[in-house]
Amino acid sequence: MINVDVGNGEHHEYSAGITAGEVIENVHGRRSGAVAAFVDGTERDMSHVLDSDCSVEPISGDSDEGSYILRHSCAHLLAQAVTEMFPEAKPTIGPPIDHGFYYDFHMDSISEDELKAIEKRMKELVKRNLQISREEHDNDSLRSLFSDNPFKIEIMDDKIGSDVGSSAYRQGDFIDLCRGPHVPSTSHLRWFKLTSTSQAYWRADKNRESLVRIYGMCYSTKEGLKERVRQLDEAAKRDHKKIGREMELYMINEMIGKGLPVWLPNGEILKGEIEKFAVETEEAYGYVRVTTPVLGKKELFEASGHLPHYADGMYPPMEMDDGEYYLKAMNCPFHHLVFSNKKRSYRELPMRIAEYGTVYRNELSGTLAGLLRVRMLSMNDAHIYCTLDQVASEVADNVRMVQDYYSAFGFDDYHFRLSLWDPENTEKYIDQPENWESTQNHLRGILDELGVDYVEAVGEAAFYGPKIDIQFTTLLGREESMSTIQLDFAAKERFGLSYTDETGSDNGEVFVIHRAPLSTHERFVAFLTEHWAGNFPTWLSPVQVQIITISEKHKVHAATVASALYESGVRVKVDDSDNTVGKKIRNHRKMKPAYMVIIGDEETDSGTVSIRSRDGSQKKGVPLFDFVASIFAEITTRDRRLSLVPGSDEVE
RNA sequence: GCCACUGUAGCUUAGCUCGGUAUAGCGUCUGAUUCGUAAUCAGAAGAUCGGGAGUUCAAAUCUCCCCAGUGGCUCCA
Repeated sequence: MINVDVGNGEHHEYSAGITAGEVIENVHGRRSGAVAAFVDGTERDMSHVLDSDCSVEPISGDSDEGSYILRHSCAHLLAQAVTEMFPEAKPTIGPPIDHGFYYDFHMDSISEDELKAIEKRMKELVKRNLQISREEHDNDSLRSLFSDNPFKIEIMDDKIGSDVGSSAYRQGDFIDLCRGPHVPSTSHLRWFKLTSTSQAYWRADKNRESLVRIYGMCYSTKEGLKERVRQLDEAAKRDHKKIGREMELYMINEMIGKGLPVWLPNGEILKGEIEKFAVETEEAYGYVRVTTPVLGKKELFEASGHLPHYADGMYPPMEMDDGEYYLKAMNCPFHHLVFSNKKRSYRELPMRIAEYGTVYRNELSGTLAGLLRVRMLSMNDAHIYCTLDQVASEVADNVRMVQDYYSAFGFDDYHFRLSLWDPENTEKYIDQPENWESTQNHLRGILDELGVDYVEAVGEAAFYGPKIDIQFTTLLGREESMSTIQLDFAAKERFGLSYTDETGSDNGEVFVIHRAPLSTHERFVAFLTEHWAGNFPTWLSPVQVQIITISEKHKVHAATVASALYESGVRVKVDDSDNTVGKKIRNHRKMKPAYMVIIGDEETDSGTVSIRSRDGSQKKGVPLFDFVASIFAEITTRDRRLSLVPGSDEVE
């Protein structure tokens, strides 16, 4: 007999040889919803045999661990279906991921119809309720099992000497190398859906084999799956590409070129408001502004290190009579020359040089996406020239600036990342190992001091130094960098930066901080649009007030209201066409004005307005002067909430 | 850059499997209507079906090559 701790302080006696699943069924019943078990805290199959005293705890299908097991098993199910239908396909790896799983196969690419057929086959395998059983093998027998699959052999080669990979899982005729655990049988896998296929490289190495990746989602319940589908539908509605088209924020035209968006009047308003805000903020922080050319000579980018380290990211050179010119991918080389344009004194440091301008980067064509990833990057950029002693407070100011910006724009879902160099891959970076280590430690110390939560990421540094990146997750779950604060220890030597210190001698210890707290305007507006679903706060709304007349009689009062708003700097439009009121409201909703104002007899007679909020609630009989004053206040304070109509501030 | 998928009026979209030069709604324009909070009525214009080549008596539809978009991989703000 063995003594099993079944949780809640309860201990049961069983005869040795009982399985974890039988214990769970005995304690929690047949419908426990468990997919596997923790045996002494380790994830095990339900079929795991217990032969000594231990603790057993069910892993529920809707727990984090349970859904990963479910998704992992679903990946095996996919591999089984694929290898049955395409016998030449070689399964490689197939891990669980958030919301689902994927599996990479070495095979010919498949069409959408074939994807549907695979899903159908998976459902058939589920109906057959195949047992999923674990098999232990020694190295040799494991190798002979997978002798026709070089990918599995390569995985085993990497794991020689370790216990991991000594097991395989079998379901029907299909067997896969796997550590497990798995659900007991295919019938546990009901709520899944294959979503897409794509290409991936074996071992994420573009010089290795190209594989077909199939993605799917998988949940423990029908509701879970439905909720995920609903979330994705909801996300599609917030897509900045869709809203950007409807609200006429930007356009992309093939004839101009891919990755080169054109800001339309409404988008230009958003961009302008963001930039205006940045100029005000930076003035308060002691920045000075410059404008530099969009291109420069090859020698400049050689000096900066761009051509040795970043040439792939730049547009190719233009041949001129006096040499080769490149479009700038970054502003820093220009700003360095602004700094060294004259002899600087320690009294001038920290010197903060800002520029609102556009840089051009040759991003890989396959990565371009709406405004989120472009080749034209409009940036509120700046470089801070300072001594090592001043780095901490300058970085701290910028972290604060970022936090203040995000709070003003309503962003709350982001995290800090300390992006470090990869010492294993030094050719990507400027080769000064001691400086990398010391500046990285410096940044780490500053973040710790500030008490900011952050994650560290090796290999994410810029070529010239470590950085603090602020990371966001897109609607589709992809992580993107927004703001960045970068420390550059190499510029001082490359550009001979120096200043005259307190002792009167030339001091070359100039540190440069590169920072773009608002990301690029393209990416920022994409996030902003998705965050607010186009329902921007009043100060950002391209149309702040849309006036709608009820009939011809009301044109005059509408014009009076419009000019009063216009005089106060409010962006206002009038629709006095002969459509019905309902029709006009419907038409203008797609432009998402902060407020609509209805003008009819009542308003004309009393000199008031009737305000309609985005959610349809309204406030009648507001005196014109009061309306102008309150919307003016809402705009100038950059209020995130639309509060002119009671109840409407709940709509964000 | 790599792989797959997609590409029909400004927008959404039918037709494509089984070839016979295209369907509808919204929007636009014109006329009527002057109307109180998510579609007033009628009429008109608008598409060489992403581009090019091929097969065919005939191509939106079949084949090939480009281009662009989308999803991923790699890369990155």
